[in-house]
This record gives sequence, structure tokens and C-alpha cells, in this order.
Amino acid sequence: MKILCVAEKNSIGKGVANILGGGRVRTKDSTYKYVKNYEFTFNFPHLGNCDVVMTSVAGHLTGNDFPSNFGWNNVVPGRLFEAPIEEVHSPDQKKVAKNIETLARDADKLMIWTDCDREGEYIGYEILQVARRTNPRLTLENTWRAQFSHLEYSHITHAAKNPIKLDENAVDAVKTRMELDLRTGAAFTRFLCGIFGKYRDKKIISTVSYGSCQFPTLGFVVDRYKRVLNFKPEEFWSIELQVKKDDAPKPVKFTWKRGRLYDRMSAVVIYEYCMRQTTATIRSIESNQTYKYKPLPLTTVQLQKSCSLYFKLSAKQSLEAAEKLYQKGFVSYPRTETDSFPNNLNLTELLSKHKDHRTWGNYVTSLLDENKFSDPRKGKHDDKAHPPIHPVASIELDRLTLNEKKVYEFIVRHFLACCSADACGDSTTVILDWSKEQFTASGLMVRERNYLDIYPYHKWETSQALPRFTRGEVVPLHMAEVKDGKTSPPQYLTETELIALMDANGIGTDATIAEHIEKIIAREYINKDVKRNKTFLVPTLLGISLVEGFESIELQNSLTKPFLRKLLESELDEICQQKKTREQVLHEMVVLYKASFSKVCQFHQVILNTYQSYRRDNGQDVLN
DNA sequence: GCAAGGTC
Repeated sequence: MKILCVAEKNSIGKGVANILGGGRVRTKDSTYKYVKNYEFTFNFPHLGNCDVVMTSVAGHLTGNDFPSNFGWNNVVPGRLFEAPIEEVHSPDQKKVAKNIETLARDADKLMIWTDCDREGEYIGYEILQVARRTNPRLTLENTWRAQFSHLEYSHITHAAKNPIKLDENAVDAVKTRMELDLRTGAAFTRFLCGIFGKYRDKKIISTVSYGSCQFPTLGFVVDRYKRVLNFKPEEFWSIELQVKKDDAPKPVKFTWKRGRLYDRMSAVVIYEYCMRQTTATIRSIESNQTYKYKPLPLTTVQLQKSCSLYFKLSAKQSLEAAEKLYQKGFVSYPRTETDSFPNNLNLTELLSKHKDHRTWGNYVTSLLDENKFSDPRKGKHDDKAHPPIHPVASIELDRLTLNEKKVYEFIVRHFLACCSADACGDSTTVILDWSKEQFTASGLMVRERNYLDIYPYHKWETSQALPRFTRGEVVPLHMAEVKDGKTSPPQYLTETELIALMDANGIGTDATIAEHIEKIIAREYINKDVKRNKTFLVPTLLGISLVEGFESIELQNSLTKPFLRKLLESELDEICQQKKTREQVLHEMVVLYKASFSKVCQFHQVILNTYQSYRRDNGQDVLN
């Protein structure tokens, strides 16, 4: 029997082949440079020893597009909602497909080893379609699908021996997503390019695109920008109080439990009432043990947020660096949503690889030899395909490029922090009565730094030392006054915040969030603005106009907010759960998008006018 | 020339 196995990418194919082949694997080149074919034998239940070829694709095998007679100048954009869609291979995909066609010809069985997620299921389906071209005996019914989430010996052999079938519902869901994204993206993009025709002819703006992820991403940036613009500072008043004990070197600041009052008179009246008393009384002292928790195991989104915050790397740069480190075999697969380590991953073995490292070897040695190892926390997310990002090999930092160095060091330190104990300390909160008002002061003493020693990105410092107070103690006032202040405006959005917003609202995936941000920069909808060593995202005239224009048209379902994309995601889930069919969802969503599209067509002048008036306000030429 | 999703 001949079994053809196909993984989503070469690294997985190689890993699985090495496990199943038990070290006896022949490697051969394929028709595509990033794909290798691995030959070995494996004993499948009921089939006995089989000749296996393990190969892979490199992501999707096919793309979608409209036939050439539905090109830019052939049809009005609205027709794209019903236009036929063709499946096409890019030149690289053709090379990958050729390899599969060749290998499938004499295969008795096809076994799919793509990632166990929705897209992976669809890629499996694409592989089957290609394999059937040379071997029609291969069908959905007799194709095996391996279920696995990481490259570990017993897990992979179990997956090889217990295949299931491809999930046709997941295939349908992905098909639906692809079709909707293409139709809506192309229709709105072509239409918008038309609206801005005059400005595009003069090369003042280039492509004006719409995408179900691009627009909500832009919406987040513009939203914050407008909040900053429209911010009106508010005055507030509060009472600050200081107490100094004779034996203490410094007075202790107490803050008013009421916080801020936005009415000056009220604050003054309360203050004057209190002032009739020149002493205060300690109401209570509470001491608690407190902890600063070590971070959760590292996901892609967290990596990108952290690298943006700590190293000013863009989401794309940090993912690229992580990708390189992965290809070189230093870290695990960098695209993951999983934030808990699988139980069978040998963490101490991974740690011990770093015992001699120049930068953190001593820390690792004490972690292992002095019994300081602590099990990582377990988050609630699991993408069922990949473990959290962690180092798989040790390398000295000076052997890496600048960004790789930063990202690798972060990944290792994060991993070491995960395997260390939480930091702990004592926090004291003192409550004081002054007349009828309450005030509080608190202090922190860090007792054991633990993971903080290897994770400099978290700060937790011992604060002001509180003098020893006793309950009921009467203390003299050192100072008491009404202070005034103004509320401060929010800041423009940072990339860290944007990533968090996209993640929370289901805009893009861990692998694409960075690309969407790059895309709206490339489209000149937003710019990066560096101020005081921080990078902020600020919309351009075009970006603001688009969001404002679309918003003033008052669509039933806003295209600049995440709602529609979220709705699509939940409808796709319903396809997966067989609560709805692909046709139902497609129809429902096309109806929604078409309603928006025809309203945008009807009021397209509003979008252009918004842009023109912004140009006028900024002293720029307006084309007629 | 258009999207978003995989991957190198």
C-alpha cells in the first residue's frame, strides 16, 4: 500500500516524517523550492507496513478571482456580488500542485496533515481536489484526516493510527468567507476608486480599497483621533492630606476616598468643615500578602503587543523576526493563539538547554538546580494546532540580527518567567478619618522578586515606606489643602492598543493583524507619528474622510465598525455547527452588503464632499 | 489594479 501524506507546510511535514519514519527517512526535492518529499515506511493499523510519502503545500493551494470578462473596465462594480468566481493557482501554487499530482498518481490513500483549524480543513480539501486530477479514486469518503496539535512522538503516532474525515462544514465555512471577502472587497474598492477618480488621475491618491478587516481597523484609529480632537478638559478639585509622625523622616500622603469632585464649591465646603479639626484618627490598617503574577504563556498577539511596547517594533517586524527564528530552529511556531502548555511538553528539558547561556544561564541553572521551577499558568485559549511560543534551542545573542536578537531574548525571558514563581510582597492599606471624611494611603514591600529577576519588562517596586500606625491612633495633620486639576486628553492610538482592539473584536487573525495595519498605512489612510519616543497612529485626511463619509451616510450596518465582520465570524461558526447552510449565510450576508453598497452608490457624493472639504480646510487644492 | 487567509 502507498500512502500520500500532505502537511500545510514543510516544517510540519518534516517533523511528522521524522517521527513516523523512526529516523529512516529519505528526503527528496520537489518541483517547488520550499517543499520537500519525505519517504519512509510506517505500520498503519489493518494495512500493515506501507510506503509513505510525506509532502506538503505552503498554505493555500488555490486563490479566487473573477473571470477576465469581469475585469475593472468590463462591468459595473455592483455586478461583482453575483459574478462567477474562478479558482486559480498562482505560479508558485502551480509548482506545488504539480508535485501533488505526480505523487498522487499511484497513491492508494491520501492522508491530510494540515493544521487542525478552519483554514487547515479547507487547505486539505484543496489538496484533495488537486490529487484527484491524476487519481480519481481518491474521494472525500476515503481520504484520511490526521488530528494533531503539536509534534510530539506519541501524539503524532496516535494521530497517524486514528484518522478521521475532513470536516466538510469547516470547508464550507471557509469557502463562504473567501467568496464574501472577494465580492465585497472588489465591489467597494472599484467603486471607491471611481469616486476618487479625479484625484487618482492626478496621482494625489492611489488605490482606495475597502476590505472587511481594513475598514474596521481604520475605524479604530479614526475613532481615537476624534476623541482626542473633541476632548474638552474638565476642572476638578480634591482634598490632599499629609500626616507626619514625629519619628518618621517624611510626611505620608493620603488620598481622599471621594477622589475628584467636579464642583469647586462642594470641595471647599467639605474642606472647611473638616478644618475645624486639626487632628485625624487612624481607622484601620490592613496588611495583605499580595502577588504580581508572572505572564501567561506567549501567544502571537501578545508577542506583537509586547514587542511594540518594549522595543518599538511594528507587529509585522516582530512576526517576521519570530518567523526567521522559527525557520532557523530557535523558537517554536510563532503563529499561535494557545496560552497554556500541553501537559506532555517537557519544560525542564527545554530549560536545561539554556544552562550555559551567557546572558541567562545562571538564572536557568538556579531555577533547575535549586528547585525553583514553577509550573506555568494556564490560560483559556487553545487553537488546537500549536503550543505557546517558546524557545526550542539556545543561541548566543550576538549571533542574531538586531530585531531577531530583541525578539529571541523576549521569547526566552518570557518562557523563563512562565517557569518561575510569581513575585510576592506585602501591601499595607491605612484608612484615616478626618472629621467625617476618609482618606487612604498604601505601601508595598516586595519580598520575593522571583520571575521579575528575569523579566525586566514588568515593574513592581517597593513604594513609600509607611510609618508604623496603630488603630485608633490620633495623628497631627502636616498639611491639608484643596487641590485643583484638569482631566487630560486621551492619547492617539498606539499600535499595541490597536492590536488589542483588533484581537478583542475578531478583526483578522494572529497571522494577519500585522498585515492589515501595514495595508492601511500603504493605502495612506493612516501614518505613524513618533512623539516622545512613542509611536502613535494618526489618520490622514483621506482616512478621516472615508470614515466620516461612510458614517454620515448612516448605513444600517456600519462598514467602519467591527460589527459586520463579527457577524460573519459567528455565521461561519454556525456553518461549522451545521446550524446554517453555506447558501443561507452567503445569501444573508450578500443582502446586508448589497444594501450598504447601493446606499453608498446613492450617496457617493457625500464621501467625495467630505474629502474635498477636509482638503479645503487644510489649504489644499480641490479638484472639480 | 480590488479582499483575507494561508505560507517562505
